[in-house]
Amino acid sequence: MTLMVRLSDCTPPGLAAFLRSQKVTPTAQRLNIAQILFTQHAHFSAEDVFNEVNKSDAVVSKATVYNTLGLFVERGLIKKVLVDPVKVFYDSNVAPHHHFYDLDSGKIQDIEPDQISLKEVPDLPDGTCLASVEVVVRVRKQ
Amino acid sequence: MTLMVRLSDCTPPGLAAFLRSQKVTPTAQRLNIAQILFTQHAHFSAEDVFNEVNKSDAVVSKATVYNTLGLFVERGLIKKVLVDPVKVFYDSNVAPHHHFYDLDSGKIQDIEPDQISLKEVPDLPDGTCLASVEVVVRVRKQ
DNA sequence: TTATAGAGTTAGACTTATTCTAAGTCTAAC
DNA sequence: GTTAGACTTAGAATAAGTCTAACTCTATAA
Ligand SMILES: [Mn+2]
Ligand SMILES: [Mn+2]
Ligand SMILES: [Zn+2]
Ligand SMILES: [Zn+2]
Repeated sequence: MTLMVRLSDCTPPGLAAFLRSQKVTPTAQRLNIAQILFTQHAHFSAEDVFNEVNKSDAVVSKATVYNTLGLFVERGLIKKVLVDPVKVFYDSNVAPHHHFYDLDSGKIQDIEPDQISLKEVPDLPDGTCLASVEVVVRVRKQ
Repeated sequence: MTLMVRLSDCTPPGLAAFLRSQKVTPTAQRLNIAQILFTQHAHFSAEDVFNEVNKSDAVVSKATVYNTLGLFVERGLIKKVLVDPVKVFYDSNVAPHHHFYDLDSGKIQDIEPDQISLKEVPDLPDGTCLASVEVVVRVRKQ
């Protein structure tokens, strides 16, 4: 799923098939949002997605942006990234990896998992199973 | 700084001296908040602190809770912990360490830094310096 | 001591990310 | 084609956190 089409182009046929394969009905709104998310690897706030999707002729409501982002997270198509205290980012790279977070600019950057070797995960609390291991490397100017 | 006094007891003399040593004027409100934060290691939301501090006779406003938590973070006396998408937690353990976050219960647990050996930090983005490296191990029931 | 400048506190208004509601629209199965 | 239920929507609601402007306290100087 790396299509690299422009928003102005017509919907790539693969995208609807992809959503269907994930048991997601490919509505016009979801296709617009999916196109933004799945044709580039980046970290988007809900507002970013809302602005991007409404830049072209398409109009998608705020509620649908949140609904769709929530659905895609549920289906494992994107991941939430919690690095900023005021908003969630959504990551279209669902492979395990880590992040730099620039405290000054608010910019997020991927760290490939082989760049930070976690020797071992500690014993999990009783009655729990692992969901994810994520490293945030916070950096500052200078 | 591990005093383990109860809120109902009178202010431990060491606490005011401690705040003064950190260039923080020890007002009544700050002492009440400090007592909650510094006499136990735990992870508190602003609301937790507000509720705790107002359980006893003391009354501290929401604004002062936020002001004081912000001041203490600035002075390095506590740390923000970002694991939950809807609120910030404050950690009175400022030594480098990591966290378990239970997605079902919302509970945070410390992981000692020697329990997760990060072999190396990757090359930082140009023009930046390291602020912190934090690992969140998310777990689920079962 | 007392006066005073400025630091700290406060109620409540405000902001803003996110969720909810309830009414309308679309999709897909029959 | 009908229809049930899935989807979308505007706008109201929620909730964490910030701001404002008036009041109170602290600490220093006289
Ligand atoms: Mn917040
Ligand atoms: Mn939020
Ligand atoms: Zn990423
Ligand atoms: Zn901790």
